[in-house]
Amino acid sequence: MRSAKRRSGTQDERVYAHIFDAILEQRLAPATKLSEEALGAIFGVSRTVIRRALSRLGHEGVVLLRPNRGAVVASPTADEARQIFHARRMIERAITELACERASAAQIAELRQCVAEEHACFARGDRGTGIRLSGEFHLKLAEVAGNVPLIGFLRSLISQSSLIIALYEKRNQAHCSDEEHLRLIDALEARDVDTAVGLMMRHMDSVDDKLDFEEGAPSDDLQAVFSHLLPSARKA
Amino acid sequence: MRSAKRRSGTQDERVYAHIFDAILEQRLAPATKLSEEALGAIFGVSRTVIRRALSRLGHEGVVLLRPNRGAVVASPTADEARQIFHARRMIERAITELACERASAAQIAELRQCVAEEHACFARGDRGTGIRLSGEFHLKLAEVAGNVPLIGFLRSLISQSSLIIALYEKRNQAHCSDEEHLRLIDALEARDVDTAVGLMMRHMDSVDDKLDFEEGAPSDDLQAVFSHLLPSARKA
DNA sequence: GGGGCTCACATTGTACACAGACGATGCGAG
DNA sequence: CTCGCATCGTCTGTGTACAATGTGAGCCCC
Repeated sequence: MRSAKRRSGTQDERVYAHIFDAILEQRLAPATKLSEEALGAIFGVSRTVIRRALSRLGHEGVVLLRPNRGAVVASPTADEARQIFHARRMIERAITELACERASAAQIAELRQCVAEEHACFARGDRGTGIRLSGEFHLKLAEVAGNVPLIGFLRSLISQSSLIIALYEKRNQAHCSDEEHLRLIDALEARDVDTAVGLMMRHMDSVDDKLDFEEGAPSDDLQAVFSHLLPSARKA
Repeated sequence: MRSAKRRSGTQDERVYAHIFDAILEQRLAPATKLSEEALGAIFGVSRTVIRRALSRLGHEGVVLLRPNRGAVVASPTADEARQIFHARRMIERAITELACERASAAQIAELRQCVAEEHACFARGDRGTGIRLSGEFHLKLAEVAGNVPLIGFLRSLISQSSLIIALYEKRNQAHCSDEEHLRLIDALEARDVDTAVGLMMRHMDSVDDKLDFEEGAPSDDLQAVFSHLLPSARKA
């Protein structure tokens, strides 16, 4: 009824993915209010669809659903942030171990490709997309590990990590230095589990070190954040 | 308007908890179809509420949502089961470490109380409730650990574990022997991290050992192959 | 002049009605 | 007798209307 339904996913998926990406790319700041009606108007769908997307994001922890008071982008406290990073450390370790055992040549090539794109984004100053790709590298590593529950957990943790970085980042320094990603891939290729896990742990440390648990400055202009998709449905 | 069940949580929570518990107590067998209308009639709520509960259960992995074809209780394959148990092992390890550091005397008493109830249930033959309480022990341990994301992950994994046990259990043997739980608490009280983690890993082993994933041999006896999903909607 | 209360508005929560899809059953052809 | 096809029925997907709740502004009282 609305414009052509993409077979690659229902409108549910489309709405969810757009909001999810917006948070990952830090175009949606923590504490931004997510009005159902406003989002429905932006995406051209009814509140029913929006509500499902928000519900899912709520379960993943990136959106806070306050009963009768609407949804906002989550803004983790310093303590919650520590919990999230600790959990992520545990998951990443498990994933690195598994990925080291199972990585195929094709998958390693794919990972390298991913890091290359990430590097390119940061190089040309596209910070938002770079952050998202950095997260996707970790997610791709999880897929190599092949453990479905762990993939889901990591997905949730990565998106929350993005929020934390948005809130507590010290300066505009590089995030996941691609260098660390590359060395991790090398260890994977060599099937050196100990080195790989060690690198991943150091990688987590370096992310930690770039954070400073102070306050951030949120900005909430829903219209501007999604302005890029108003004319067309999607952009590469 | 409806019954006065307000303060103990919205009806959403009530419906979700009932279905969740039914799965944990194995009163709902894997592959059981969950009709929205039927559930709505049972709980006296509209399909909207049922749908939310099913959606949440779907995200947690205990219910399979098939587009346009309704929801069924998930029935993990042997491979999925292995992934779930591996993931659970990783999470339980992390939780045990944390709990060992943080457990207070009051919390340890609470854990002992939980094990006592569990033991009582198995003793009087209330297998379903016993299984649920066994899961709640692990969940309570996670709360002691105090890491919110990990609690959520474990919740999902425990409920799926219950399904796996229902599907692949070798015999009617005891599940989480309370003995193992008790010894774990002792190690916690002594703040002996290494012993506690070791006990938890052995505990996971013993659960594994009670399962039999080998039955995928091609059999011409259709009746036997699918016997576990035939008339067993409820059986207590 | 400040604090508390009340009323009105806006936004979310719930239910229902319509539309579409999938599965089942019955008929007909080979 | 079996297989394929068409039609029917049931269930899910979606949108919309209504109800309830939280919020904020304005007013009254202190």
